[in-house]
Amino acid sequence: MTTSHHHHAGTGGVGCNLAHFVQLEALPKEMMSDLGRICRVRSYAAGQVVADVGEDLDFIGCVQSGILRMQKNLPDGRCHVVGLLVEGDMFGRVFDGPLKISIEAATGAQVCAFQRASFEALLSRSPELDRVMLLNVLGELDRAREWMIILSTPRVKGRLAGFLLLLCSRYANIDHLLQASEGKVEVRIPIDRTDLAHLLGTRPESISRAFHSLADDGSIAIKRPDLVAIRDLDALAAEAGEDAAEDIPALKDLMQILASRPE
Amino acid sequence: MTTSHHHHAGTGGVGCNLAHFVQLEALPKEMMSDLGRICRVRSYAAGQVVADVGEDLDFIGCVQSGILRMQKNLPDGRCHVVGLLVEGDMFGRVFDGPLKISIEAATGAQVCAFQRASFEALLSRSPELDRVMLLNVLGELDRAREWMIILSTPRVKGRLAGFLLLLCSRYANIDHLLQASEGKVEVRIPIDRTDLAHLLGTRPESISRAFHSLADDGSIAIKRPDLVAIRDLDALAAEAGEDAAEDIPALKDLMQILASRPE
DNA sequence: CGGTATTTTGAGTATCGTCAAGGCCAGTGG
DNA sequence: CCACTGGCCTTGACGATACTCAAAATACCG
Repeated sequence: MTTSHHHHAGTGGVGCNLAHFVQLEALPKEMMSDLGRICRVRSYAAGQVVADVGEDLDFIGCVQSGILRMQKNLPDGRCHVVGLLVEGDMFGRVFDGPLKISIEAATGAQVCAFQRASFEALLSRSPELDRVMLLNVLGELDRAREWMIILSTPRVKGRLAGFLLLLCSRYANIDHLLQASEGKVEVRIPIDRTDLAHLLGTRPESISRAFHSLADDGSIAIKRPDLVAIRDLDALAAEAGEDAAEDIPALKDLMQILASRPE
Repeated sequence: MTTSHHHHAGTGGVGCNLAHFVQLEALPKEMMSDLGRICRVRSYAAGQVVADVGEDLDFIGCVQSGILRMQKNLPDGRCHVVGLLVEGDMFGRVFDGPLKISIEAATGAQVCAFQRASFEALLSRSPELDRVMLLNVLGELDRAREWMIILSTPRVKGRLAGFLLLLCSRYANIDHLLQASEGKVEVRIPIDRTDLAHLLGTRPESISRAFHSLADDGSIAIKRPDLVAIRDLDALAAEAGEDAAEDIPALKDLMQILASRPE
């Protein structure tokens, strides 16, 4: 349980290596080691419940690897996915009350768990950490709004295109979600059709049809149900009704790759 | 337009009366007067642009009265509404970069503007204020997720029902949006059909049809295009696919009112 | 009262939700 | 090793819903 096996210059994490969390980079060294002292790694299998609605989570989580999905459970058993958590994302109410959404592991996942009480104490002492948290939530808010934009596209095909674009931009180079080499960009869909349908406000059948419709257009190619190759980023952007393609840096990079060797 | 006509015991606001911002109540007195010192009231007419996308807003805003709408501007001139700001809501990036959404006055509105630099300085000195900001953003995040839930309802009628429910619950007793007296609950729709269509991911025509469909069901009655009377809250909740009705306090109150004199 | 913008209605077409059946893959047990 | 089973994805058909275009009605403003 020590950091001895890490190749990086260890920044003092006890349970886990905090060094690669970009958001925490700005923090002073001693804060990092304080954080390392109160954290433990938790592993979850795909489908496992990380935190249930109403639960008073006793830790603040920070995703290290894998994908977690946030969802709102409806009383009739169904649930709406309202977002995904990937490497570097944090969750858990900091000062507020119990959770309003539940969190499940979408894939096998490891999270860095900070004891809640200790973390809040640290938070009270450190304006820097407080600011990091604020910026983190602010970012989460922006992402939620992006989801709203995607969801407000009238046609399912457009929403799916927007979703794929979001995967390409925000979740690029995260946890094997996106593999880009010259002339080929492949995206792994981290959730099944049913969840994706709930997320995009439609039914699994329509998701399936939308996927194949995009494939027929030549915008994508379906390698496996959960793995698609991006063929025409501009077409996707047009479908999604976004100007997106040109002013998102991550997407420009991908377009470079796609252009470099058109297969 | 001064604060002189307020009956409350003034808490020392210079430009505006901060006393009725519940979120700020927990702050110590001297912080309140510090805040009062760096704030000025700004008034906006309906339709006026408060802040544009990419702009580096030089103040942090806190809505005093009226409704502001947050929207993402598309290059082709259209725009997607991604949320509403009402009394007590704050906006403006605190430490982060330029705005990613633009903000317009949906109705005539007054906002309390804190000079950005001064506010951030205050933030750095006061953990309490910092926490208030954090909680505020956290609340905003929850609301954004509620929007997502509403947006992910497949049928337009259901989305509209969810929207009305949201107006009833969250925006109750705010700025004349909701007038409830015995046996009658009326809601003012703060945005026009076009914006509402963008918000709910559909077209104005469908919004209109959905309104009248709800009216035919007896769930609502359309007094004016922008004023509807709630007739059957349960029916609305059922339409929206939410368990909502029973576990939202504000809605229970409304149901009491509706039950008290069924007209 | 006239002019403009917004809302509503209508008709036709495309899309989507629904139900039902078939196919694909992985894990299980013979 | 192979058949079986169950879950997920896909496909098809049909009815319901929603989008599009166009025009009429209404509300709003001076």
